[in-house]
Amino acid sequence: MQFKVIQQSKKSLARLGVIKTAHGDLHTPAFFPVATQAVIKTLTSDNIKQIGFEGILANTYHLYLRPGEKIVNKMGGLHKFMNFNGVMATDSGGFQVFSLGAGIAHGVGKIAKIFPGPQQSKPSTPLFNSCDRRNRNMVRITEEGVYFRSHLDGSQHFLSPEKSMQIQQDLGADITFAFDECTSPLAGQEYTKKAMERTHRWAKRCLRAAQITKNKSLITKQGLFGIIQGGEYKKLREQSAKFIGGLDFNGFGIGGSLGKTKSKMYEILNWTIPLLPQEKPRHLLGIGYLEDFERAIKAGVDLFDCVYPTRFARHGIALTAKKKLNLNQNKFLIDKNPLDKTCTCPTCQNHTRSYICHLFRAKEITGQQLLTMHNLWFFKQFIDKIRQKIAMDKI
RNA sequence: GCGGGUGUGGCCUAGUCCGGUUAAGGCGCGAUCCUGUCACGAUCGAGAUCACGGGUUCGAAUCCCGUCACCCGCG
Repeated sequence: MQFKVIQQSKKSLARLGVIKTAHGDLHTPAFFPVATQAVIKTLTSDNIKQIGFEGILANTYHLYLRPGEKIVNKMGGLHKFMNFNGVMATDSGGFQVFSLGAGIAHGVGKIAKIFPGPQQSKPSTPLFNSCDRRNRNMVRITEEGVYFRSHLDGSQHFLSPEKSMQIQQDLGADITFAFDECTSPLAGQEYTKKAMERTHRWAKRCLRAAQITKNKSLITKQGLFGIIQGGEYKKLREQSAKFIGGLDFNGFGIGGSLGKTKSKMYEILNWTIPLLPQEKPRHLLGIGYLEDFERAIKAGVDLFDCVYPTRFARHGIALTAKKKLNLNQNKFLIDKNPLDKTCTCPTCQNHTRSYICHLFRAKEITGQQLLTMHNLWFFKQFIDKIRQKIAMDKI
């Protein structure tokens, strides 16, 4: 893959760019819908194209466990397997190690829902060794890699930088991510530092493993993004940005804990992004909500991915210009309006809130499909508008 | 008419034989939550004087009597 900055804003770090790959162009800033198991849940690849998304993100961890990357490879790679000929990105599996192990026990995501007071915050212990016996058995991190158990059948597996790279090569994505250790927002500085340093060593191993692949032209070659860690600690984030930013990656992911509050997340972006090479794309991993985009883009983020629009759609939440609607609520049964009057998506063109509400209450899966369509359409339009704002020098 | 059975939140049931603090669960209903997806998921909440009336007892959904409703069989 190859990245070009087309226009740099004078008012902020926002910029317009294009990622060129063997499977077409991706105009940034952009949002990747998440296709964990080689599918945007409830939709077809045609639907994705219809909405206008140029790229999606699939998951190494899940596809490795099922159906197995060798199968996908035999079927011609992810693009052919799922009949999606746009830009494919694959996550490294690193996050799952975190989220399936200790994360679940602590109920913690990327931004802590818990706001530990001074006496409550008792971090600094490595999360993975501080949880109960069950979870300790589930994930074990060593310098070599990570031993973990499958969430499907409990079988033991091992992922390492080399293994993750091999899987991602077999899957055949256009953009791949380095295998990292993702720490919890509850991890203290000491442990976050250790994890970050390990992520740095793993980053070099990922680069080395990726270079073994046969030489191709710049565009058709798989892109590899390094991941910046360091949690909510300024020193660590700066250190990580300098180190990872100095390596020969095609782009960068900002990963790990983004702090305990939203404002901390923006601080982290402001510490990190100015230290990264300008000519390479930056991906804010796992974010975000609608209100996150403009601010993060102004801070210099080019790429996003998040399960928010798709997962919330399946849970009955529709995003609109005004506020989100919970289509499970029976008040919508007598509402003849579309989800959003200003929306041009197929769902809003063809169906009422009443009908969708009925489908949700009747647990008909088409309701989930209609909302997924709408939410992704809404996201696409939302990001497109921000891109237009940059083009017009408004932000 | 006779015999047998059943009546517990909106619905379906547990508890009844061997009475004991705020009657349990599922569905439904309502609300909240979800940020590199174990995710058609998670959490919380409202809602029943246990068909009705009487009796026994310190105490009854539970034991006894009666009434009503419904179900099954026989006329």
